[in-house]
Amino acid sequence: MIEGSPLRADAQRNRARILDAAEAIFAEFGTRASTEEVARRAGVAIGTVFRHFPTKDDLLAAIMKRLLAQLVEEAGKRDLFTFFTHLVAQAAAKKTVVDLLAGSGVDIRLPDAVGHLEEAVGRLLEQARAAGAVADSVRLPETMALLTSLCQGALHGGWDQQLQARTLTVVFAGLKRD
Amino acid sequence: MIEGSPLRADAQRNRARILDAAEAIFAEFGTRASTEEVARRAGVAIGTVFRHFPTKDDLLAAIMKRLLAQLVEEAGKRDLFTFFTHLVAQAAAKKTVVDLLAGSGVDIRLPDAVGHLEEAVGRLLEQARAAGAVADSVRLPETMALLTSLCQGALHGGWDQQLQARTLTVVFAGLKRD
Amino acid sequence: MIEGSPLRADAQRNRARILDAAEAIFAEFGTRASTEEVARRAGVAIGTVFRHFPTKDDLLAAIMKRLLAQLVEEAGKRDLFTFFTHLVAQAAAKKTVVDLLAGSGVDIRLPDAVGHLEEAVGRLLEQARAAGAVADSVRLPETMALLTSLCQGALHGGWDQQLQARTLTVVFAGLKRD
Amino acid sequence: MIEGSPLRADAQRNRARILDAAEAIFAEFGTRASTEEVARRAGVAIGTVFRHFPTKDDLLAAIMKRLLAQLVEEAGKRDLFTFFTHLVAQAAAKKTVVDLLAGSGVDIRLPDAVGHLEEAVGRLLEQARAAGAVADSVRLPETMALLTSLCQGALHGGWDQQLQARTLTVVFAGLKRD
DNA sequence: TATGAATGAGTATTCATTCAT
DNA sequence: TATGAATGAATACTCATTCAT
Repeated sequence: MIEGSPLRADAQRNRARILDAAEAIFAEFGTRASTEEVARRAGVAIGTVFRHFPTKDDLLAAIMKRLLAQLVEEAGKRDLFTFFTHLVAQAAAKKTVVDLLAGSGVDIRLPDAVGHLEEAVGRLLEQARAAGAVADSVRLPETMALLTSLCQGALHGGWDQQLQARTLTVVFAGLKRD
Repeated sequence: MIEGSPLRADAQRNRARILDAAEAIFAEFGTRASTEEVARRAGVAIGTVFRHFPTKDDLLAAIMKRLLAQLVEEAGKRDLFTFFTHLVAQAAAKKTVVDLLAGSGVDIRLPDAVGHLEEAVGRLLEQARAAGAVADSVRLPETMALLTSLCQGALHGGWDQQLQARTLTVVFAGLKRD
Repeated sequence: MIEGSPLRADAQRNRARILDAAEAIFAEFGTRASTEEVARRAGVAIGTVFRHFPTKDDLLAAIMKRLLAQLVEEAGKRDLFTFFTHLVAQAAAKKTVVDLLAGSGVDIRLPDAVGHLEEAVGRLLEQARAAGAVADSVRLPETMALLTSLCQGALHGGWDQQLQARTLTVVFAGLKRD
Repeated sequence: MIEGSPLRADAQRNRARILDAAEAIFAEFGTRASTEEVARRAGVAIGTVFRHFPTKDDLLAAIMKRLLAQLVEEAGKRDLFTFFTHLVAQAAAKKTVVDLLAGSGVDIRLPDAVGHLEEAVGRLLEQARAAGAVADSVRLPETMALLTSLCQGALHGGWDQQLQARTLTVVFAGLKRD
């Protein structure tokens, strides 16, 4: 990872381009889009994609990992409620994460990356509880469950601004007192 | 149902067997499972599947319709909270409905069947509101949104009994007062 | 063939309806059209078609036979040149005959029916020769060859009135003196 | 041809093998023969055929183009009458062109390639007219019409040497004076 | 005899993956 | 290491033909 040889640098650049392309393609056409399409968008040959990610699932897993890391980063900048709101609003844009978290036939397990997100949300939850913004009885598992559920619902349901707000209102009320 | 000819009876039996097989196969392997597999499970030739459902999408739509009708029927027997609980508990068994309601790339439009379910939930909501079990401000759209969200979450998240209960507790609290 | 039982009459009527339907369908969509389509147009079940014509080729052969018989009848009412002109003009309408005479992958042999047409054209040729309208050296084989060639050309080339006339002018001039 | 990479050479070789195989297969069995059969004869996998020709129609169009180009080349070496004679004699060998020019349900448009052939025949016609071998009133459209008609007739009629000669005699006489 | 449901081999096409250059 | 051509299993769908009713 700290290799400085020019070839490695090229390879790293290709890896990044492929990930970018894959994220865009899968977000636009779903994970059924072909790897060839990803290669085309990335401007590399198909063989290069498979050299970096021996399997399509490996490629999908890599995207997930990156997207989850971004979420963790975003979580660090917000409180629980704005993070929730932000995620739900962005669900469509993050189609790939949501879909992959949802399973969609692809077998991907990223305990670490998911674990990191869970930890980040856990911190937000503790802060919120400490501030009295969330009932004491609320635990992390159901918070995560609600988060992923709402993201999937928002993504596939095509919720408009108003529906997002109304739905979050109910959930937030539930988190405050139950 | 008005048909009395024996041949029609055979055809109806096959149609039902194909639907049963398709429901099972798609629930187990996702909607990407092959039509051939469905035929095999149904114990009919592939041509028979396509005679009954000229397109794979037609087959998926037929499953959806049947599953949604079952939901509507179940809704008639329960109050809002037990219906919610029941659905979430059954999410995995109804994988196909949930997936199809969620989109998953398949283009299926069943406004009628979905509309019927929405109406049924609407009735449950009104009863709950009338009984003071749900806040006046809660409307049907967010109720449906929560329902589908939780089903997707439960399905893909593999929630255990306890997680289901805890998550529903939050949502029910939110519905009662927000 | 002289059976008078009502069932036979029904069967004969069905046979005729199937032939009519087949002629129409194959003329419109080519011989690749499905037998099912023919049955639909004829208003009978697919099984009935196969009872009358055990094979699709049998059905095609039967159409051919009937169409050729019509040609023979028309030949009896015309002289060589007007028969030629008439046939070429009708080529598109008689798509099926032309196509089948042309082979199109279907293996059909109708020596008798073709023979009858050949005899009819032979008679026209003799008359024309006797009237000095055609050179003595012109024989039947090349006359038939020209007839079928022009029909195929007209059919597939989509000749307009003018092109038909110009092409026939050349051929007729060749028949008169060579 | 400007490409120097060895892989490109391999691909070109395969492309040519596929075209050769397709020409042979379609000539022998008609355009209904399967693409799989073509791949088998070419000694490549089915995917390779579709990589080069994304659609069966694309493959057929490519064959046509090549065959038509050969005809144009042959036209350059002959006068109108020997070209006619040559084409008719070769009709069976060029089954695919003839069939495709004739339509046969396949939707292929090659205005350029066909146009080139028409131009070549046009030049032969002018030469023949200039030499007084063809009547002044004969125009290109009917010349082409006769050419294609006779090819189709010869192909499907299975004319022997003698019949070819006799038929051409009539047509040539018609071209000389009409 | 008519019906039309069932059969199943066959077809074009796609796509993850391999491998020669 | 990158390329992109080749592979071939898989998939949705068609259609001539059979056969139970």
